[in-house]
Amino acid sequence: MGLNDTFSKLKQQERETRRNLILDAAERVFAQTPFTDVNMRSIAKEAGISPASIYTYFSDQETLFVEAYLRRSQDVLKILDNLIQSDDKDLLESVSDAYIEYFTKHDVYFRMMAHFMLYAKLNPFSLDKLNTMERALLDMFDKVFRKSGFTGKVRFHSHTFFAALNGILISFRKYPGRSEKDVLAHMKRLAVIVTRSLRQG
Amino acid sequence: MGLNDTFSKLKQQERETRRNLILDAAERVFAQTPFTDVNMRSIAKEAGISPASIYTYFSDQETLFVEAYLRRSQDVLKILDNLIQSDDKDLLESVSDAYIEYFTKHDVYFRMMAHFMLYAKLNPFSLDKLNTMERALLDMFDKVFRKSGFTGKVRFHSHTFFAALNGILISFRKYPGRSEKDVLAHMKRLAVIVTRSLRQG
DNA sequence: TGTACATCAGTGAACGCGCGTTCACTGATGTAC
DNA sequence: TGTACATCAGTGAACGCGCGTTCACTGATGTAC
Repeated sequence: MGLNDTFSKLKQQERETRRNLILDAAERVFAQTPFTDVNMRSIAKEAGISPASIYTYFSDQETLFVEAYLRRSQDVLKILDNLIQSDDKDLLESVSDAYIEYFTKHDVYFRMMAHFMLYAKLNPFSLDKLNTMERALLDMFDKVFRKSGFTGKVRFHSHTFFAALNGILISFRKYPGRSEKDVLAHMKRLAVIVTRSLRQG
Repeated sequence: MGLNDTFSKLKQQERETRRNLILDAAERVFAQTPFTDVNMRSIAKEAGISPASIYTYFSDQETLFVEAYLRRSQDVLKILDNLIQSDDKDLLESVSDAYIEYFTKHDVYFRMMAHFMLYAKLNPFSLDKLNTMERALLDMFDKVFRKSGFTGKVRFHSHTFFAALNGILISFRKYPGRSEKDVLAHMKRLAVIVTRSLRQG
């Protein structure tokens, strides 16, 4: 039984490794292709396996997409955590800058997030994972506000902040007739208006 | 030639009427069906014509969708204009309430707007129309801010306001495990935080 | 008033394509004796 | 060491469906003479 345990553990690990290889491939495809054009065949091709094989590791497309999104979204949490650990003199603004910058650079992930928010007919399991992730992000924002001297019901501010940043991204990501650089600058400026306003509120 | 003119004018009008009948049908379908499930067949069925006929009046699906969206979005402009005309003592908050309420009640139109913002591979003609509409809305917001005593570069505030409201809608429309009423109240509360903050900024 | 012709909205059926997913099968690896 | 059997990841090809759009055709209405 000790042996069996070890074997099954190894097998479990291998399985995990292969899942991750597929997620890696998905990530690479996401980076090159508009979200709506990503499909199982292209991910399989990128991973060097047949489309059918994906289904050994993921029950369906939705699960695969959600996991790919969740895995990557840990990055945002890490970036924010680092900012919180540092002794930034304008933490709130740095956080908003970082958020805007991250999702501008990784546009697909913003689109995935927005997609889940808009079209979510997700199965309960995926939905739960996404909500957990969202809560983790809001917890981070809570910490940011606390560290910035806010007291009391910080959560409302986190919600507002989160919503405003998402809104800025969705509304102005594709500003007609402006360079990527200008758009980024504009969005950061709008985010600053929000953060300044909140700070005074 | 006088006669020809009259005839062709009449024909033009008839054509316009039929276009509108199709848009009416589309609107009814949009009201009952999740945006992603709406298709040309269902709109045709609702209008009582064959799918092929739609193409006599609209070059393609995208054009039809954009026009349906734009026609309806005049409502928002009207609502805002009425508010501006009235002597509301807290205009800014009334406007934000009305915006949130409208797009909660007409969820499909919010999803369409978000869809165009996210996935827009639109033809230049449609894109231009959408941008014009967005500018009209921002102009309204400008008026609101001016009437609320703001001076100077009001446009930045309009952008921020617009983005924040959209962000609140996209982020919290489907708040897990809350009633529609509670969600609406929550979103309005968040919108208030934004407006208050802006007012002080 | 009648006839031949033109115009054009409207249609049913089909085209064509993309894509998620399944299925019957293969082949390598491990297990039992 | 060898043989028969079990397991299971992996596969190519096909299934099935949805959907935007097109096509060849119809039938009503208008026009010319």
